[in-house]
Amino acid sequence: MGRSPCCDKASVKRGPWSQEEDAILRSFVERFGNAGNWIALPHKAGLKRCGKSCRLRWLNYLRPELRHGGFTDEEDNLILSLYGEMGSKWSVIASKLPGRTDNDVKNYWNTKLKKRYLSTTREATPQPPPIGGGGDDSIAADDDSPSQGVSQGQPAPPALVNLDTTGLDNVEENDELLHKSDQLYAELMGLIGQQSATTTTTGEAASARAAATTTTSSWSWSSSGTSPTSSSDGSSMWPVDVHDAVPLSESSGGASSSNSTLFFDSPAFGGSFQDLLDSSSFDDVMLTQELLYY
DNA sequence: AAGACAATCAACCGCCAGTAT
DNA sequence: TATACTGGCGGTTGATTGTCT
Repeated sequence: MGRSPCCDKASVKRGPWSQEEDAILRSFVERFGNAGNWIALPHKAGLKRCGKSCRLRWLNYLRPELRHGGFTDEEDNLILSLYGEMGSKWSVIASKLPGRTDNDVKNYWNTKLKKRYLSTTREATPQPPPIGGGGDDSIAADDDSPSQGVSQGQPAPPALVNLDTTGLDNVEENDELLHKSDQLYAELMGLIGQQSATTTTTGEAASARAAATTTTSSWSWSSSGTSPTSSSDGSSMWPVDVHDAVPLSESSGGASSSNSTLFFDSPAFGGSFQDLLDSSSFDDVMLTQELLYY
């Protein structure tokens, strides 16, 4: 009977995300997209979270293009106008607002705009008092459906302007991380140089590594000649079979025939992202993720 | 200063549609 | 064609924070 749950609720962590979890998820998704599917992602990334929770966290909070902070008057007007046209189609409305999520818009509506919307609609189309209402002005009791009167009572929204992202709160933090990533990449090149002197690698793999370029917030993948494609949810999808990159504990334990699993299976870097976090500083994790890149 | 209340927003829930098998 | 699985969505909850008394 009923629908089976998407994950075992007894074994997954719930509630607010920690910075460490965010770091793991952000790094993983920036590298691999959703690695095949969101349900499997937490296991591959070493997160004790439901896949749907990971997806939501990424979409609503971690995506780099997101804008946090107050809504502008232009955005207010656009939301009001669109709600009047289509009702609570939050994903559609959010798609018209760069950097905003449906959850953001929905929350903003419920906490701020709903009152303004209702007062506007009442001005445009006076409502009879509620039966036995006694003057209760509860929002929750109000009709939440869009009113045709709004389009008439609400002025046409001005053109959406000045929505650039230069004012993002986390720009400095991002820049710092990007800089750190570049530094780590330089270190990595040195390590690979040392490693290549002591380990056997194919000429092709070595040249691919040498040709690989560092990436930070955006994808660049020169070694394979392909680039990730953008999915509808804004995450990048890995062009190769990285979703086969399973933690060592899940693999057969032997040498992998796939480059994408090579470093998961490596004795030096085996295990999940969480394992790495448990045993390393965050800088080390970032460095290791660069290794996963090749 | 402390408790009550309101506001905010991240996160969860459950349903639905599309896709794969 | 039927079934299972996954992503996406809207509604709702609950913890936290802010404001008022």
